[in-house]
Amino acid sequence: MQTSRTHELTAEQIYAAVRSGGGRLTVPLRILVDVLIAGEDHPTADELIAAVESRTPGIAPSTIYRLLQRLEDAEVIEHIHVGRGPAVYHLRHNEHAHLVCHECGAIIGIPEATFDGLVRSIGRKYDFTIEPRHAALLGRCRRCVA
Amino acid sequence: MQTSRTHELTAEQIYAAVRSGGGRLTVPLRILVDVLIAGEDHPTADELIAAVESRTPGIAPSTIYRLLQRLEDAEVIEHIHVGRGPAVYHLRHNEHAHLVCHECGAIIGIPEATFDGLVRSIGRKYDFTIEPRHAALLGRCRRCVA
DNA sequence: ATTGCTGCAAACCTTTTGCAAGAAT
DNA sequence: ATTCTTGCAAAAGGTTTGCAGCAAT
Repeated sequence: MQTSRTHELTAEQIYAAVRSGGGRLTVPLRILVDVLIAGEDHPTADELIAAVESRTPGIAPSTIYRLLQRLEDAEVIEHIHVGRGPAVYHLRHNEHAHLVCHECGAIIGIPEATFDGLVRSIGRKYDFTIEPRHAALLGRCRRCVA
Repeated sequence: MQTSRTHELTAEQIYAAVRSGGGRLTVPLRILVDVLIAGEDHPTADELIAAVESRTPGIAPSTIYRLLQRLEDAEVIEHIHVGRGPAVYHLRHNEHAHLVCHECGAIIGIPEATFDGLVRSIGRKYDFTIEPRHAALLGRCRRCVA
């Protein structure tokens, strides 16, 4: 096993997480996990489908969607909703909230702790527990504010 | 013209806003505006389509979508994205940010000022201007936290 | 008379689902 | 041997678009 900085998950650890939930270790699962680990930060399902396809043709889009759900159930990944567009996915070892620029689509990850104050005050005032990781905050990045 | 508490927009004022942008005052537009003023707080496009249809049959869904866009361009209404589901619309005279429970779908309107601190600190740290009205914060309402 | 708006139908995009065959356990 | 997963294809949900005719200006 490789050494890992921070909480980087290895493919092996992810496989273990999937199996411990009774899941099977299939070829498409392995490929998707590799793509998730190696690929960019916030891929959409479509980008993942393309990446998997380019690596090993013949895997059905529906399979990717089902795998993504499986990985989410295993608490390995998480998806967030980005305004109107498709959901984006990311590994949970990399947990954070997101700022999304609705002009250029840039996604900025920020520490969840940024919301601590807001979580508390909204919890108190509205009896509502916000989960800042679950939906992005929309706005404009510096370049697009111009 | 009627007196109006707070900043309630009258239908007439909305018509004026639409016309000042070069838009025409059509029958479907009038009906939709009435529905928006009279109806519930956070309708989806689908609910608006149903409400318009029940009032005056024969108006195409695509017309409603185009009208909503027109009203949005005229800065009369605004839509927000609510996690995976369809967008919801509301009159801008009623501006606020939203908390959405992703268990039961409840929508809670909260004053935008709630975000003042966060807007400032995120602006400073990430060079990013969040627009809290534009996307809901997802979480769980009290009943669903149980 | 001009041109914006409408209804209709079809297309679109993202995601989900039914099903029979195949693969991991 | 069991039953979880897959590929395929179709469906579903929400929204957008092309087009010819109608209506507001």
